[in-house]
Amino acid sequence: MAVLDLYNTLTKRIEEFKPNEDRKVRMYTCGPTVYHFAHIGNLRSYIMEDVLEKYLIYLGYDVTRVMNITDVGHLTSDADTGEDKMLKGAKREHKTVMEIAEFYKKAFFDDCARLNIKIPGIVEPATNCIPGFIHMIEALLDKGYAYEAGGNVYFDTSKLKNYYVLSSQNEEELQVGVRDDVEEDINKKNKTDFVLWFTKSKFDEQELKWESPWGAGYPGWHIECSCISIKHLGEYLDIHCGGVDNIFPHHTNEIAQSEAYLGHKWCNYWFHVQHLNNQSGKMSKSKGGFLTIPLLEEKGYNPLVYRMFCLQSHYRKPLLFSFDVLDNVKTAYEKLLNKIESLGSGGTLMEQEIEEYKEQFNSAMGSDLNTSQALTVLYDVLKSGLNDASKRYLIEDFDKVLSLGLLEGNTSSKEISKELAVLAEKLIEERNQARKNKDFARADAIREELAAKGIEIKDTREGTVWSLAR
RNA sequence: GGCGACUUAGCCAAGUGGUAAGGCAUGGGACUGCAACUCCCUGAGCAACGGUUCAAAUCCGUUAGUCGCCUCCA
Repeated sequence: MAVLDLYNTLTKRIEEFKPNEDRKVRMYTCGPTVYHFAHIGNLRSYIMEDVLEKYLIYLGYDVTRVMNITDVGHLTSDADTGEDKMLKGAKREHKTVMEIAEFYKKAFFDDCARLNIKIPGIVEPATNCIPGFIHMIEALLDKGYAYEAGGNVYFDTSKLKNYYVLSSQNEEELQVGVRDDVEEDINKKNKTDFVLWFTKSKFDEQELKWESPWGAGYPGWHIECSCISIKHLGEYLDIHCGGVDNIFPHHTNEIAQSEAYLGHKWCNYWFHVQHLNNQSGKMSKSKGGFLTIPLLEEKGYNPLVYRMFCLQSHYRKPLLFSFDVLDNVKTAYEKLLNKIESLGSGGTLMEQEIEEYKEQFNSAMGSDLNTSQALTVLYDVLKSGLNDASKRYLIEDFDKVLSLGLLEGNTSSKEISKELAVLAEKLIEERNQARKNKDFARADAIREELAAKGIEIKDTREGTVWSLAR
């Protein structure tokens, strides 16, 4: 099995990945909060996490991956005043919070499907796990890691030896309420303490409430990930993923809760994806420039162009989004598909050479998921002296991880009705006859007629070929 | 203010001690009725300064810039 080196936020260095159990990987991903459309910045994380999972599978690991869906905790608490248009719109339509959650959950999975993101094997909405949260909070209270104050239950971060394992923050220098819309909670014993269970909050209109030993209320923002992970993946987690903005406090708090609850180290590798930025910084709903996959499609971009845009960069580098760059990638993607499409299927597999290119691919992916380098290996294969069958084989193999739909661009007659195919052949013949007779007006008219039916033609040296327009 | 990441050609980007991969764009050319496609040719000395070394984009230090986090955030 090839070696996979990964940067680990916990140790701040690149380490060889070794799971707790041989050939098995237990992986957890912080899922979306489904009260908004995901923007393409959010989706960068999910794309790179998808690449990680697929590469682990490619290496032969048996991967169990869990993702939560945050559908409770702050559904009506968006403090960014006036920015939550989607929710407001939904409210205007008299939808319930659960209906909104359903709607955006579906939208998220639609986006994933368009980006060839594999849905994790286990997807768990937080609202499915309320008894589990309550159980865990009770255990934390019993062990003395939590306390009740002002009607809420808080985690006591001062009870931990090293609360800051992940983020190396400095207690004295931490500022409370850096953002103006955050108010200091006077119930907390320590400024880093966080809520495990709310019965009282500034958001009186909270729609979803559950009975608990501390009164009717709802869970805090961090408990769900710890609890859902332990529920499905047990006490020892191999990889935990998320965006860099989750390092502190979300993941720091997850570690605090989980390890306090379990009494031992919980997760060995922390995988964090950097942000997608635009001119004004991190792409976010409150700053405008909120781009979604459906919007890109409307503008004529195949979502996989965006996937390639992400793969061309490295997951630990901030990536600046612009349409200029996306256009570059679009051209590159189309050229790539054209080249692949023009491959025949001749020859027998050249096994030795194939192994060499696979090694190059593994060497790239194994170096902290160097997807940009992996794409270069793909280009190298196309330029190589391998026969077409071998090239196809390798492209198909790499695409198990890259998932760029590299071989789907090939026109296969099964997607096209027979009649259309016959018609196309007939018109092309007619057009070529017209070209021979220098009747170019007629030839161009036929080309347009075919284009109207969604068929593109190219006059190559070997003759006219046609394909479905992409 | 603290913590963290990043800084290579017009743009994206590889590179982990021996004198800079690849992609897109640009310009030139071949092909072509035109278009598209395809093919060939075309560029930087690595943020700055200092240090270690026979040798540094690569190691160390300092500075600068960009971005993120510091209880909604991927």
